[in-house]
Amino acid sequence: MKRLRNENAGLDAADLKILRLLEKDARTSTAELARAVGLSAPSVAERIRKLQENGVIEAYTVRIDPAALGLKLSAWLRIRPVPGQLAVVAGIIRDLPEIAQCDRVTGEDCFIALAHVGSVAELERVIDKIIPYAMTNTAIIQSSPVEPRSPLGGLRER
Amino acid sequence: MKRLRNENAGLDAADLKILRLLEKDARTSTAELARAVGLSAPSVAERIRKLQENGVIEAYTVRIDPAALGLKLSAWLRIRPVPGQLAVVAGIIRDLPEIAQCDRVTGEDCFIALAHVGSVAELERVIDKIIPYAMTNTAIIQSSPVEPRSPLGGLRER
DNA sequence: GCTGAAATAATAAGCCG
DNA sequence: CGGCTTATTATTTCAGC
Repeated sequence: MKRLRNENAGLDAADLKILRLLEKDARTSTAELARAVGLSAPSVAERIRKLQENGVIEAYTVRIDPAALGLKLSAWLRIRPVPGQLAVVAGIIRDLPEIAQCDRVTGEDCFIALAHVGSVAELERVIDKIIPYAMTNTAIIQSSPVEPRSPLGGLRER
Repeated sequence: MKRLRNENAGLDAADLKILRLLEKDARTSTAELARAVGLSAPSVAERIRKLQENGVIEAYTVRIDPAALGLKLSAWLRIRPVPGQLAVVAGIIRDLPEIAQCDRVTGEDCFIALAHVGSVAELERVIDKIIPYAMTNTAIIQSSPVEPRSPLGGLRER
């Protein structure tokens, strides 16, 4: 396997392959990973331990389909707080359990947030919590041309 | 444990607890999950099997920190294709490995996409692929007031 | 990083309410 | 049908090299 260590943030080709396989199925056994990269199982386990230690692997998690839970309506909210209310709005967003993720961004919109709800009425309830302190723009998700996929794609081969 | 089955999409309180624990750490052993919900390990395994079967659990995956890979720049792109080019733009987005997710949405922006890149130059390269066929608006992520969290939050207690 | 042994965990079979 | 216990198989972890 080609030597690439100390490029791509200190990860070699085996590390990248392990990451890609774990992204596809986090329950892949170390034995199977070992076979895929041509190392022994304990070596793979040690590499995974280090990937966690240096923060590359943040967590092992399950992807849950909101629609299967009855949350059939998802929406992106762009949120522009009125002057002086940014921290208040951030607090409100954090306290809304329907918000599954929220980033602070540059540009005229300060926040972009994802909400999963069961109905338009619930979406209205979410927006009404925010709207006293911010201008909002809501875009309902119709489909997902790119389902959440690996950030590894951003790595340029060097 | 209170009986809630056939509410919340057929999930009872034990199922929800299992899901919440797996979201926090997908490697939690069935024995530990069993202890948490007051069932035996095989019963928990059977519930998990059914949660996968009916699509609630879509996948087991690892969360990877793009910054730890050297992808220190992330941005939300709002993309409005010029008339007639929507399918072309969707194809281009799918083929850009730097795009980690993309939703089609209602409103004047047709797509909202997340990019992870190593530099402003790489971001420019991504935008330049799209811009012949669409108007774009780029918002750099500064921080994340709400790190990706459970869609279970959207469930109303009934 | 490897091998081989010990400890853990997942899975399967058979049984009960 | 959903759950429990026991037995078997697979996987992870730990020593020593």
